Amino acid sequence: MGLPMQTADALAIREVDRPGRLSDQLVAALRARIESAELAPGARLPTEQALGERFAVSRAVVREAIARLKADGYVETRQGAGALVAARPGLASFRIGAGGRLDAGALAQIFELRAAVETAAARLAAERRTRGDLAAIRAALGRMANAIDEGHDGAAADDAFHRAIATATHNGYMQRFVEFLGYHFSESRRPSWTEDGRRAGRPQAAQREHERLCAAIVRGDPAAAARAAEDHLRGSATRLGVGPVARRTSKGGGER
Amino acid sequence: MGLPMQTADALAIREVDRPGRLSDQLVAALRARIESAELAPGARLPTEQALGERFAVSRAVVREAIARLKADGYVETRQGAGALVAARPGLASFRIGAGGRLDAGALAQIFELRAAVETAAARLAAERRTRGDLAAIRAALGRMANAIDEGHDGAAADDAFHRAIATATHNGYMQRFVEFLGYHFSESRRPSWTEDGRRAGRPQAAQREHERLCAAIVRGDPAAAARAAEDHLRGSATRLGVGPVARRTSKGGGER
DNA sequence: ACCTAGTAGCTTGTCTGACAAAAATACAGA
DNA sequence: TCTGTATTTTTGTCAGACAAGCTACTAGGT
Repeated sequence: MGLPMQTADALAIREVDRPGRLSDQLVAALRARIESAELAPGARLPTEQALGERFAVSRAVVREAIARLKADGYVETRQGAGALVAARPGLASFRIGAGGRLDAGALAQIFELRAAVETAAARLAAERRTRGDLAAIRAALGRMANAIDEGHDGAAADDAFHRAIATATHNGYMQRFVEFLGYHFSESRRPSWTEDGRRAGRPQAAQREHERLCAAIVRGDPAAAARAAEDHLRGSATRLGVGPVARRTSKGGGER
Repeated sequence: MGLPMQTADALAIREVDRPGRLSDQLVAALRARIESAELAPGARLPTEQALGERFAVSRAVVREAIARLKADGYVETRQGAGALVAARPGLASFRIGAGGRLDAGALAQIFELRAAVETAAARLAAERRTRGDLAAIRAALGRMANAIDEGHDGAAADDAFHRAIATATHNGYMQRFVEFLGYHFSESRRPSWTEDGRRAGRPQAAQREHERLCAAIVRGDPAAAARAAEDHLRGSATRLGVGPVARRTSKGGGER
């Protein structure tokens, strides 16, 4: 009753009514209240029974919603004590595009993040690649060349190429993060391999960048690999039309 | 019965018995089976009832476990159809240190990832910082100087400094990722501010690097900011004893 | 023989009620 | 005022039931 959700009373039924699973909607409602600091860090959530009454759902639904908030680090629960908003809500996991589609601005931002990580990954790959790593990278490159020649979809090989480079860093976290970002881009990467994309020569342009990147890694040149990766990411962004990304300020053309 | 978990029968009760919440253990057990490809992508999980019987828990526990696996993108469920292992399990969210503590090797790897992102963040911050951003960065720097002078804990200010730089990129995803990584490092950062750490001059050394980074951002020099960030991250790693990180191969001293 | 429509069974989603375990609170006694 | 013990509150778990939606099989029509 005296808990910090007074405004929800009239809206509770409306808020949880139409689409999808009830627990999803409850998760969204509670997360919104936490992110807006209406439920501040350290505050106690209403009891499960109270939440169930307020949102007109059963305790099972409430528990499922809270379980997910717990998994994402928004709340912590202690048997007997209740559920508390975490000190730093939402920092237990990193996600992108929570549910909805990504607009162009978000895509450009994620591309910047991707550029940062993949550039570093290329550098590390050039330093640490083993013979097996090189074989995997070359195999993916070959599959893409094949796809271009025969005119079928090379998106999977494209993915594999970037993953193989990430694997060559021998850094499990970097590898997983590159995979993670690549996964969320897999849809955005489709247009390059459509009929339109081929006519525009997008796969061929990407392939030239891939070959340059591969060559730098093969000969163990970290700086060149990093430059090639950066150029490739910038080229990809341009081809996808997500705007200029991480444009370095001009350096008077002096760098190497 | 005929489902792909034959080996679990004898272990079920043992596997879920001692510590913590039952659903946590069930999550771990199922995730292990998915990650080991014992439950391959596209495969159907046993029904909730079957899982409950096998692991000797109620359906409520099974549902909570599956809800979390769903949230992390390991499985997908459809009412009436069952639960299927996702095509690319675990790629819906990025997490580090799943439950347990991080050993030195993992810490070094995460440091490499952090270096990659924060270096890029510093570069972008130098390009895009507003007056407000600079004020926030300087304020955090001042709080750290204060902490050093008066001998109390400056870990929070240290965090705030890195967060302020991330904010100055005006890239929400990069900001959130820097926060995410910083959060998981907050414990590892403690030793710098202990009595031992102060005697070893660690906060002072870090502060010199901070000042250099701040200066580069203030005067809008992206290349210098990136170098300063890289040096700082390398310095931090050395001070924390997590080993050499992202050591660039020598370039004959030629780069700029 | 092949295709279509309906039906029956199975599985997840939700609801209800109950008890156990742990924590917070109130209270009595020193 | 402090301490130790009941009482109450709250989460964790269990059990049974029904609704909603999917799958697969069957029966009927062509």
